[in-house]
Amino acid sequence: MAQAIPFRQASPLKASCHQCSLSNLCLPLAIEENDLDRLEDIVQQGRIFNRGEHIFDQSTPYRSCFAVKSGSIKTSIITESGEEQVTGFFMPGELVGLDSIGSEHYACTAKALERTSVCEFPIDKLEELTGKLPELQHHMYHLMSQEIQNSHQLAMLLSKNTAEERIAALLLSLSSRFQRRRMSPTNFSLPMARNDIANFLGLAVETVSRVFTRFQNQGIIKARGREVELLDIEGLQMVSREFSRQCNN
Amino acid sequence: MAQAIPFRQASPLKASCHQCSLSNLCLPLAIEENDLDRLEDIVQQGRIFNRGEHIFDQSTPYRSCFAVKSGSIKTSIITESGEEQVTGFFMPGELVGLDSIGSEHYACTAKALERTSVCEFPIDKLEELTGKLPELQHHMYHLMSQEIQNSHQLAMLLSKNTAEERIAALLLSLSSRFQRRRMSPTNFSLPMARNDIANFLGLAVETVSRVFTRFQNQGIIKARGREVELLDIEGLQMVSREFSRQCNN
DNA sequence: CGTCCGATTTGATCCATATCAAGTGTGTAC
DNA sequence: GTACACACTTGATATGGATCAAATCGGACG
Repeated sequence: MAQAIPFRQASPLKASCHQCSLSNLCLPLAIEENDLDRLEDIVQQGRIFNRGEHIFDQSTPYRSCFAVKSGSIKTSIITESGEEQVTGFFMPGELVGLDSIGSEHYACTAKALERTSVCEFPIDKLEELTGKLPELQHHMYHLMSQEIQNSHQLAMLLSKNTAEERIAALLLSLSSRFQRRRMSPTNFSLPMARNDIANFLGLAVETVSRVFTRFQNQGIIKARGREVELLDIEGLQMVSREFSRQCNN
Repeated sequence: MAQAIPFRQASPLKASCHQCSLSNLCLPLAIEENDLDRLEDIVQQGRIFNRGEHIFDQSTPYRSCFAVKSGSIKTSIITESGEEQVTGFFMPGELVGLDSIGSEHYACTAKALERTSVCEFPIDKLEELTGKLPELQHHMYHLMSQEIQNSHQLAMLLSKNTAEERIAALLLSLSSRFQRRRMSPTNFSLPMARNDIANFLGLAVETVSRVFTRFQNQGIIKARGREVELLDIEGLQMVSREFSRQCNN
């Protein structure tokens, strides 16, 4: 009986990228309709993880990258000393594990932030397929370079911006990502804890908390726990660009 | 007469990855001896840039990625406000421009830190070739994921480590990269200015300068301008790991 | 429904590093 | 060789956010 659920998940229901609502965000977006079958042939669909469960672990052999189907994931790297650095948050349609493609082992650990389902792309088959479909290969390059750029942006945020600017930038990033998924850009629930935000942005939890209340007092946002409402997006944009604006004078 | 020099550089001397001393670092390392010709067919070799000249500019159409043949390069992103963030330093055998592959435009600007020669790989031809040579494709994925990991490491350094730790880490990174190129790991000349180091590590120039003198007073390094001698590599490693060690207690 | 533990908030204090200010090389161009 | 601009160093002071401490919230579970 305890086995029943995983068994059902692994049932021979074939993946159907054709019908997936995320096909305009995920890998299928780079593939011609009639080549989509070839992607469906290699994808393993439907694995579900509960909050806190690991999708994969740093230093274990690299097998697959994963697309988020529903829910959300955080990735982090952990030093020899056990210190953690959150390197990213991933929402439906986004690919996790690109930082390890072509490596022997996973370079980070991926953890479900809530109940999350993923599609798995075994790397050997994916590399084989990208060799045959130039558009898919191009798209993989694009996704990976995007990941590099994101990380550079993060480095910039960390090295040049204040706590308020960093948090405003994160809220705006989440907002636009929710919007692209046809969810409200102003009214959403943060998938991650204050702790994760702090770690990701290189701040102390206390600072994150203080900035949230400061934004709230200024009427820019409304926050109760993880529920957030962005009351003044332009105000947020002004905060996140405060640094830039000063330099324009 | 003024035209003579660039003309000579563009002469029909064919690229010879076969004989390049960097073939164990650069792209050729992923290619079978008998496929190397195909790489030579697409590479444009021998362009030379003087100190301060741009190899490519952010926001211009993406055409090629570049391998450093000699000299060194820094890449940086520039915000609308003109604020700069140095994103990397590149030494011979390393590939520049991976953060834009698959994009329409360059995501950063690459600048020669000294007189520098590069090999150019036009992206359309490179993508075509990686589609035919699985090992090369795999290597490209590897290089790009490595770049993501580097950037994550940098983010970690920026968000968790002190000025001393950051600078120790940079010196050690340079040291091991010089060593892989068969140059002295303890006695080298920094290709970049204090300013670039400061910007890269998210510090003020003054702080970088102070840490250098502090290290010198402690007998860990000897520095005169850009000439650096690492007197106590283990000492440096201890400094760069100080943070980790504290957490192990 | 109460209990308990982790998540979050709030307050007080401290410190690493930025910033401001000034002086000292250093290399390049005339 | 001299001068100028720029790179680097050094010192004094200011501050944003970390850290320490404690209270409050919230949700899972018996």
